[in-house]
Amino acid sequence: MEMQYLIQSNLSAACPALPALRRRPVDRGEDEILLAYITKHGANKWDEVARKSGLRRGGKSCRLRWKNQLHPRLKKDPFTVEEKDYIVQLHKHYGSNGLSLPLMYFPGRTDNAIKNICNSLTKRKQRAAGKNVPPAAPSSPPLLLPPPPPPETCGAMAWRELPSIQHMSSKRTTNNDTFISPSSPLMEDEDVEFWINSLMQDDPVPSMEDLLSEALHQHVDSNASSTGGAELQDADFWNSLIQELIDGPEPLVQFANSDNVAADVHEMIPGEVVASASTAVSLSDQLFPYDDMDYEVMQQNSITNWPAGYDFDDGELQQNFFPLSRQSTMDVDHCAEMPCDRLWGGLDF
DNA sequence: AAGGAGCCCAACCGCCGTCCT
DNA sequence: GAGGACGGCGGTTGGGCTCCT
Repeated sequence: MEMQYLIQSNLSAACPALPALRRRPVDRGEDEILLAYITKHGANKWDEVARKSGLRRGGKSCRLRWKNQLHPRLKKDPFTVEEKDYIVQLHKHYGSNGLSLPLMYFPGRTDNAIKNICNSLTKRKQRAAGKNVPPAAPSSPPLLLPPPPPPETCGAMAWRELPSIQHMSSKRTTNNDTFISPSSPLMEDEDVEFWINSLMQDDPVPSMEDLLSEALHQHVDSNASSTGGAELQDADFWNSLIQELIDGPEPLVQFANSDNVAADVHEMIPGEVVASASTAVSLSDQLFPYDDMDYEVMQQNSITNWPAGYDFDDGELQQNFFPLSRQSTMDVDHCAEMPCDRLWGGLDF
């Protein structure tokens, strides 16, 4: 069987015209090999992972398998009706070119899964409307601010990053006020300066509630004249979210929008820690490398979000909890009930 | 029971941007 | 600056499942 796989794989690479041999499902053994390798060496350098793990796969294939199926923070349960509805709304706003953008609203979901939902709904719609209906163009220009997330699927990480979103959006007025995704690489020197200046002042960054209030008013003001009633419901949601954040504990870690910015700030201001979301996730993986037992325990408990933050103390990494939202607070309680003496850190992503 | 249609979703492809040497 | 490696993203494909006839 292994020889057959080897032959098929090589044939597929050499001769893409062999459709029957091109697609090969990943079996459990391959998953175990990949997990074991990543646990030991980390999830980067995917070509190296593919070569050294012994898997007869390409680097991209390994990466996709990890990202879409094996990553411990993936949410595996089916999309809810509310999530699907919200994907449709986002798709209308951003169009087909923004399929990855909704990711920030759906922590633990993959771009592939969201894309499949989009495709499925689009096809269904086309069938219902008759054949050969061209895909709908974006119904409105990109939003300056993200629309409110559905209550049960709110990705707290997205809102936690609002300060820099707000900052960048307000500066990029020449860019048609295009909304900048938190994961966007569009980070310029002035953005780094903003972060550094913010950190060096006593109370430099506006409070979360101030930012959300400002965002709410901008959002409502800019839409009130054209839409009407729906925006009032949005306002109610935002108000409740703001109140929730006001009532909740403060985070212990500052976040930047990219690893590069985080590194720059950390280098220029010794002792100050600015972690990007991906860095925090990476740190959590390093601090709490899982083994098979932990992984099974987590699967048994359906743990999908692990709200924990990290900070430096005297040059050493320390673990701290910071509930990101009411949803995450529930997860903390859930984690506490785990029949396991280790907790996973990390962030919604 | 059998076969086809519809659907879901994992896997793959090609292009492109970023980073590193 | 050039070129290769790498990874992200949008689009596509194929396998398998369910439902209906």
